Amino acid sequence: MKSEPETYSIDDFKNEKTTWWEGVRNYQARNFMRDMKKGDLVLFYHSNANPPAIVGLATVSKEAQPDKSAFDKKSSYYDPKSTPENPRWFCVEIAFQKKFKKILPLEELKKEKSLKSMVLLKPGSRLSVQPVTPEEFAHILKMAEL
DNA sequence: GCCAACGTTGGC
DNA sequence: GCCAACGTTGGC
Repeated sequence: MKSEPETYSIDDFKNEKTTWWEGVRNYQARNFMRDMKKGDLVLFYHSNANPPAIVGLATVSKEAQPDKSAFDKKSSYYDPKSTPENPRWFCVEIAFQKKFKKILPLEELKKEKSLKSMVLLKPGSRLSVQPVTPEEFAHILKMAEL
């Protein structure tokens, strides 16, 4: 899951301990969240960061429910097409697990042969919530020395 | 700040 | 249902 550190960083997350992943307004990303199960592992990625990098680990603590920020007129995530009766957007709650002592910059990830087909590394890939295979996940945890 | 890649919108 | 216009993402 990607977040811009200026908006919501791994440190913000560490302080809060859990957070509802509100504001995703992309159907593919939404579908991935809807499919998430409690206990699923999550990589926390800093996008638009210096350097862009995987910076931590989380778990899904609550499965998908309607994204309330879509109903809130004052929210920048407000979407009039999503209503409590017929919600269009969903989000999961994730729980903080770890901040990597050794972050994994995008540049390093690109060098890894076994991560070649990661969605994150596909050119033009902008999905803010995206799948990671068990093999990729294991490799990344190893790189992070976990 | 630029811009390429991508997704969405809306006129026809 | 096509597709041009527009908005957004995110690396650089």
